[in-house]
Amino acid sequence: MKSCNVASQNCHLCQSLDKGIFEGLSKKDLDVLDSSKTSNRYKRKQIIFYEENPILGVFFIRSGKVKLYKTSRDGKRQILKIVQAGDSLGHSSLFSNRSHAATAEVIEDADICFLDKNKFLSILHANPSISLKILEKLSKDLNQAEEQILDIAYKSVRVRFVELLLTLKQSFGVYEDGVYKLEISLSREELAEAIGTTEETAVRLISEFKSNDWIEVHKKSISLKKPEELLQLTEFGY
Amino acid sequence: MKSCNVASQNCHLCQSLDKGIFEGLSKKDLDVLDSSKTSNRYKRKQIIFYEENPILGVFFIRSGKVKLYKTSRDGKRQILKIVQAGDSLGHSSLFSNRSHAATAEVIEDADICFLDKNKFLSILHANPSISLKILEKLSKDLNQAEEQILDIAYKSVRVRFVELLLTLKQSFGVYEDGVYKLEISLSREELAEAIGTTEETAVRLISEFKSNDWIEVHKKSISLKKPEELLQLTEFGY
DNA sequence: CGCTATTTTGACCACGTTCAACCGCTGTGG
DNA sequence: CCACAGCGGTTGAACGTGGTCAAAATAGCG
Repeated sequence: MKSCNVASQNCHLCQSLDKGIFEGLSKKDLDVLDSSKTSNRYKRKQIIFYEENPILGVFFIRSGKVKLYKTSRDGKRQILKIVQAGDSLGHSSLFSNRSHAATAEVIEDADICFLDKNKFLSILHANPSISLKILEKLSKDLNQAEEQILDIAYKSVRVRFVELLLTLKQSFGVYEDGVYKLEISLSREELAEAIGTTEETAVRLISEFKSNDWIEVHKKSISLKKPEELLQLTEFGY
Repeated sequence: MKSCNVASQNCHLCQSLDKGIFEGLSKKDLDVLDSSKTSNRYKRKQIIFYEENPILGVFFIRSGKVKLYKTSRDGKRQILKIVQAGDSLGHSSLFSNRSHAATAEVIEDADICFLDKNKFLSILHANPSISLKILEKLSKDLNQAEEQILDIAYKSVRVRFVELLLTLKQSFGVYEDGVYKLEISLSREELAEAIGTTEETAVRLISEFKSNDWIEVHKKSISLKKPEELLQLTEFGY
């Protein structure tokens, strides 16, 4: 597993590094980093790490999409986050405990770099500014998680689904032929797991939204036709 | 508002500082810190800060108990955390900046220190090790929040209530006369808000648990009689 | 002691889960 | 080439948890 198998000489220019938590790192440190990490290709449904697995280091997404989820005792899954190019995985649990707090599974074929825990920590010690970057990231993640708690606790599944669609629009939405196409392909089950409900309810909501002309569905792809009206829904109970 | 109105000469020995994120700080830095902060007494139901308020600095609980909650559009509250002596408030939102993510309200009269944002940040810059402490703390908080998402999404209210009781036992439980008395007094409404349900359901659960002889209630205080059996419940669906 | 806030109980009902059957598509082996 | 299995998606019917609303009981407080 050679580090950065393709175009290794300018790998530190890959999005994972200059955009994410390593933004602003010196050329020298980027080189150290570059020579320390390994790169790998993952296919859909591959598991990068399981919940409870020991944390060996940090992962950086170069391309593709990955979902992070937790599994309950009776096998139900809750998707916590969907990450893509530029995001990192494992940096959060690295500071608190020994094991991963969630499972990371590839939803769209991905190139992912890995950086060993110790190398990461030594780079971090040499560059205190990175800590602040991570603090900022963790802090945002925490805010988002707390928001999600409130959502699941008190909002109807319908509203949660609308909010999911709008969030997906933000990250993956492309305006095209008068509609916002969500450039991400999730199964009904995955959609359900993202809002904490069952596949059946997700299906029913989709057909409801189709007949309301909020959205249109082609194959696996969902497009939003009237995001403004969807946004309205979240304002009231519905 | 003189800094550390009581026994100011050894205030840096107060739990908030030597136990929390400032553990291991040098005598000199503790002195700087000590002279920078102000102390205040808050009574039950007083608000320390509201959600959306700008973040002016960090708070350290010296005594008493404080709840952190978010409020939904229709006025329902979700308690995210209950903090006590040694804990700090506001350190999390400080890095993603802008405003507080939750409201902090006193549930038991409290002494609370305040440290200005800029003073805090300058101490932090001078002591990179603090960042790591905070990273660890944030990381744990995030894990906990994510756990809570899973709980609310897929566990019954009954199980969530049991888990709340067991969590409270961990933080506030005192073994006394064969029962574990929870040394914290929460209203039925607050209990409900902690598990994301309504007051009525909380009341019903309490009377159910009383008649099952799991718990006993005197005035505002709840005692657990058979924590082991309660723990059992969480293992299965129930 | 009266008034307000909190707690408790009851009846009702809706949302969302569960379980079951069915459809349509894709890939596979006979 | 078709048959069939398997998977993802869809729909229907029934049920139950937990929320809502209303009203009564109790506790707390000036």
